Amino acid sequence: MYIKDVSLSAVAVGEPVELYQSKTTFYSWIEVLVDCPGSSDLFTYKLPEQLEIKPGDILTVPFGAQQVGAIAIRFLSQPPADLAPEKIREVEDVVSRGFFPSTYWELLNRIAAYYYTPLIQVIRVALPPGLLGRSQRRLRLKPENIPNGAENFLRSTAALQILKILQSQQDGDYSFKYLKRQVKGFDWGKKQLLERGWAENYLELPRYSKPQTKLAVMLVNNGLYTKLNKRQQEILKLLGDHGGELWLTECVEICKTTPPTLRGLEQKGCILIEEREILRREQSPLIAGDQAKSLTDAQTHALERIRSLNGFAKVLLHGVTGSGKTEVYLQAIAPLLKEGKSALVLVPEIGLTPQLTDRFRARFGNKVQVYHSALSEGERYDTWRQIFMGEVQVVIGTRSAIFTPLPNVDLIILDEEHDSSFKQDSPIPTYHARTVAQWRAELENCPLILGSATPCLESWVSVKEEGSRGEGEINNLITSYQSTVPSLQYLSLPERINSRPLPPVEIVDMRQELQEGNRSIFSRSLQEALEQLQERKQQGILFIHRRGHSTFVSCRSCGYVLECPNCDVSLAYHHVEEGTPQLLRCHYCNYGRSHPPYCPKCSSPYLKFFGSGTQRVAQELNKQFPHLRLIRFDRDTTRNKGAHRNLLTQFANGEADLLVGTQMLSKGLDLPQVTLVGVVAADGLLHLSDYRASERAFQTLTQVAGRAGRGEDPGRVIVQTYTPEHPVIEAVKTHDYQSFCDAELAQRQALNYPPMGRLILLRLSSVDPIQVQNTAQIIATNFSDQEGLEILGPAPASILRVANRYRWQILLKFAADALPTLSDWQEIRVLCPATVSLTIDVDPINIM
DNA sequence: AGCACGCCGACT
DNA sequence: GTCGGCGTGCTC
Repeated sequence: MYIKDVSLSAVAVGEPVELYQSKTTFYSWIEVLVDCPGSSDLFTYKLPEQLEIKPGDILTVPFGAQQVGAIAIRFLSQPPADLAPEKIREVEDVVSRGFFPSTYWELLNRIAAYYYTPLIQVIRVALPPGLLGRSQRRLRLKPENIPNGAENFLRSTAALQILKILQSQQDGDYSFKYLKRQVKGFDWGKKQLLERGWAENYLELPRYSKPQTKLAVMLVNNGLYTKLNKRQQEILKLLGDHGGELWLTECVEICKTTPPTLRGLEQKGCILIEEREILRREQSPLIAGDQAKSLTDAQTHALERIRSLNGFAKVLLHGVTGSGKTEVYLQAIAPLLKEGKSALVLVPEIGLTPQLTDRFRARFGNKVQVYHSALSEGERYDTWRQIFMGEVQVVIGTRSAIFTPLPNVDLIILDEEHDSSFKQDSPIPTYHARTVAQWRAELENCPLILGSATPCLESWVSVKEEGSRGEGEINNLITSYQSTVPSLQYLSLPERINSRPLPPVEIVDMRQELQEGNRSIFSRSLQEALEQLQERKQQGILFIHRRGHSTFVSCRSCGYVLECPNCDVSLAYHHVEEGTPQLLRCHYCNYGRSHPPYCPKCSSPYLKFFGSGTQRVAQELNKQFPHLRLIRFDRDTTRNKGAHRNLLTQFANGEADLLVGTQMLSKGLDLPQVTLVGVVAADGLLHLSDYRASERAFQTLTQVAGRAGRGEDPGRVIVQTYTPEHPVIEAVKTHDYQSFCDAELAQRQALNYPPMGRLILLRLSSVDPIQVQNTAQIIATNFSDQEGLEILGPAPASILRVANRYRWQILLKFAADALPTLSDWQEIRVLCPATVSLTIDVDPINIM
């Protein structure tokens, strides 16, 4: 447990009634958790006379020279003995009251404990931006004091730089923090400007996101006003014609009048002018209403099972691509809303699934709200507030939406539950939305549905545990895992809607293509399919893996992949400084070797780094198929807001024949016209230096393949690879999820990797390459006497230097059911010098 | 995070 | 000699 004191107080906040100020007990002090990194202690403040404060309230308190946000934790009837009374200051103000229902508080505490994160950091991800405001020092120009040609008076370049930056902005006003980052020697320059009186330094008090308001004009009494002149009567008439209510600005325009005239009418008591809150919400196209669709037998069965659930339960909805999971979600939610209950729907990336949000909006209208971190601060704040006030019944969002304070949650859905974007790896807390969702469902006592065509192995194991026990090898493997995992019910949608078949998957051996003289990146099969595309007026998707640095090395003649002798992973090409020899390295055990000139197996010189990006493929297509119209769909082309939607709309309107893109293509696109799916090189997915590479490859390939043949016309999938015998390829070909999982689980068991074992990754980084390495060594040594704990590393991260910081990591592996008595985690932090930062990633997914 | 207090190098 | 760098520690 990270903060003992605070976790105790969770109980206190959980039962607030007895702790409130009452006539019999009188409290004069309160302990608060201050929003300040590095201090997870509680601080004592005096309660001001006039201010009513309860545990759980969000406060502003004076802290050193600043005003910071704080959370009230518990009352004290007397001040702590070891604290000089004169040091105790008064609470400044209450920002918001009653944000934490007891279960919510408990959830945050659980996250803090499980992910070794100070509670305040958890609170920060859970609350909307600006709620925990803090004061900041700012520097403001005083133009009236600045003489002409001021530049010549300044000898210091720092002062000049600051002046320039300040002058570049109309109000000449920036925070210290910003200027410090921009200008070297900021303090010195600042001093010069202050001494000359050219600038002033002031403290800006915390700014809270405030609901935006606008003035509204309302007709109070449409009765008879004899004393009104003709003009005034006209205005009242017009106002009445518009429903008796208008925004002030609209009213002025429509009635061709002025605000003072309206104020005059207000004085007479004819109308009322008041501030009305307007909500900043994401603009979305209006969507026509939508009716429940009729269901297949499997859908009906799944829906019945889900509806029959009462209280906490975990359900895996395993539906093949195109089997209509979304419709099941929609119909599971509908009856809840009628009862005034609400539902939380988590998706991997909201930008990628405009189709899903559109369908929810079409079905449930304005009861649906979308919440994700790409919203602007204002939008996020308002949405959060709206949810908090109970004005929303369905929230669709990305992982952070699991924290939205939606009241009366009666169903939580994680769609595409296998997707790794549910895991946060920085900053802390490094939570997984699936884990948090499970806790939240437990605390809210409601069902949790995990939906996917390719469930992650963690979920699969829980299902197997629930199913037939004692039979077969896998069930034996799982026994060790049983005690820690609550059972997971299994629901299956094994067929596509309208009995459409899953598309046949054709595997093309690229080694053979090369042998037979085809040196193009497209196999003859794929070329032919691309040719046919336009003839048949059909559309296709071309998937390219493309990941910048991390690539693997393989022989183009025999398909041999260079692997680590100590670990069962492929070696990664290491990105080193220019001029140094090319290096292949294992990121698990730090084994390294030089890049060989010839294939170790067949001595062919055709060793290749793999990973041709979308751009190169697009170029190649233009050359070979000049008539084919392409849309590139990747991070580069979808950076702008709404770009996903635009590109997809263009594609849906038939403005292109082929969508060329990355992973994004695999996430929930439902494009009925697509008949062809091509995977240019599956190998890029297969040989990542990660124990999860196979699982992820299988999931991505299956998902991409699932984009084909969703409409009337049958689909076709072509997967190109240099290793057609790879088990992942076999499994994708036969759509055989089960046997793939069983094989994969056996391997995980052998190496004690999740879901059989558990992992904790310590990430260290520093600008000093030597210091990180040493610290990593020291920390690793500190763990080395632990029994039941396997330490991998320390090893450098796959990209050693990022943003000028050198990164090392230590991987801790241990049995799933027993977190070893890892010596006090605070001690580990102490081992870290101030210049080295340490992140503890619990259950890491990205360990590269 | 800010900000103060406190100890070493290049200037009047 | 001091001015001013930024390293360490505290904020109820």
